[in-house]
Amino acid sequence: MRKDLTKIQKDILDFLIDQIKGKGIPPTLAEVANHFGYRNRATVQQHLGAIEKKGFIRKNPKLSRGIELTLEDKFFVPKPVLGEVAAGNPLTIYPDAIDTIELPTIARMPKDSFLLRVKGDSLKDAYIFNGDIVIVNPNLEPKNGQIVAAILDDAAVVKRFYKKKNEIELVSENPDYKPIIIEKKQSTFKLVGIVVGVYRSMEKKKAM
Amino acid sequence: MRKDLTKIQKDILDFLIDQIKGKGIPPTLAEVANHFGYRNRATVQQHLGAIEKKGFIRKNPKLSRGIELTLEDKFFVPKPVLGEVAAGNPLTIYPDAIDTIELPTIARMPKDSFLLRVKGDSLKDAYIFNGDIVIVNPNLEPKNGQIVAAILDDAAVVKRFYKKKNEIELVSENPDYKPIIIEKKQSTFKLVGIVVGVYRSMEKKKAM
DNA sequence: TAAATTACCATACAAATGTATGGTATTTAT
DNA sequence: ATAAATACCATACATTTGTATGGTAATTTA
Repeated sequence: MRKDLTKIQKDILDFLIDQIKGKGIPPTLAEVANHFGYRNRATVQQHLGAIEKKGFIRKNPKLSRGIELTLEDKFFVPKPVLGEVAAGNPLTIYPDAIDTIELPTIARMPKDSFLLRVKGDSLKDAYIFNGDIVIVNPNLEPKNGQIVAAILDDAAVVKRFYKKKNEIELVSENPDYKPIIIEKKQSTFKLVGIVVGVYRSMEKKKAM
Repeated sequence: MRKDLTKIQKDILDFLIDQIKGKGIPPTLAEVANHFGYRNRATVQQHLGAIEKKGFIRKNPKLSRGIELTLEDKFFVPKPVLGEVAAGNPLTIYPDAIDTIELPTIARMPKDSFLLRVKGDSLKDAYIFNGDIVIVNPNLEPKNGQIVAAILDDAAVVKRFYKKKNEIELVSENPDYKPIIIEKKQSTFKLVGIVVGVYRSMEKKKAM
């Protein structure tokens, strides 16, 4: 029952998704018109009508910004995974997104937060496993015992953080891995952020 | 610099958060007024002004539904946890939310999906542990091998789902627990939904 | 070839929306 | 005791917003 969208309709739908998922609130007709350079809202109005008729959105009549997405099979929102992070030994972090993972639409992602896929098993005693996605918030100050993501010699690690008098200790939960000790102000060390959550999709993706 | 909110201001802010995080779009002044029984928008207008002055929200002037949250430390959104679910043996499911968990603002939660807290360790080989929050989507058809939430005799379980010729088998990953076998059309069995994700907060909450 | 769809334009209008201003009564702070 | 903040009310107004209607031209479908 869901017919194909034209190129322009697809562009408009993409803009809607981008605004709704990214900015948080659906745009008004005027905002869409403005974005695409239309000189009046009626054009947008008609495109939205077409997109709605094809089943991709639902409009709440009379309601401002009342556009809803009906993409039930699009429950999951692609988010870029910025790199892979070693729970065991450091791994290279990639300059661009290495992958996108589909995250469940739970709420909105904290601004500036990002995702890293964990490789290795050094955090398995903290129930973080190979392939899990960690959500990293770069805007929080780490407290002792928290799990942090950090860059060490151009590689990234996920470990438990302990600040001592003259050094910082990064500890694996797994006793197979020795703690990494960083003397303060060591240039190769950069704290990336605090791991605020772990997410694991049940969908079996390609093996890692 | 962030002063305390009054009771009413707090209520209004809670409503804003609820709408923005839950429903997806910020309310208009009229909608807030309507929700609290105010007879005009000016009252809301003044409350929002006060809340903004105290630093909890930011208003985009002239923009409809232009309320933004500035709660940078409120990255996490309270979501009701509908019950506890046994990965091992069935546990009582609660009629109302037993708790709220703060979920990271990753995206929006799928409509009609809900959260259950897992108790027990029967799924530990699937890397789901005691205390984890599972995201359950009730709108999907289960496929063999998927992890589902189901109600059995007024209790809820989370298990792997296998449909056979004349029965349904609910299997624990943990060999300590025997598979539960349900004959088709058995009245005490009701499939609740499919576990589409697992979330675990890093924040140490009260022990369970 | 005729009909439908697509992709724009313009104008019009009622309702919704944010905002401003002024008023009253109560509570809280100085 | 006086001033400030709080918590409502009412009215007014310019914009914004969604919607309706009608028109033109190009493209696609029947």
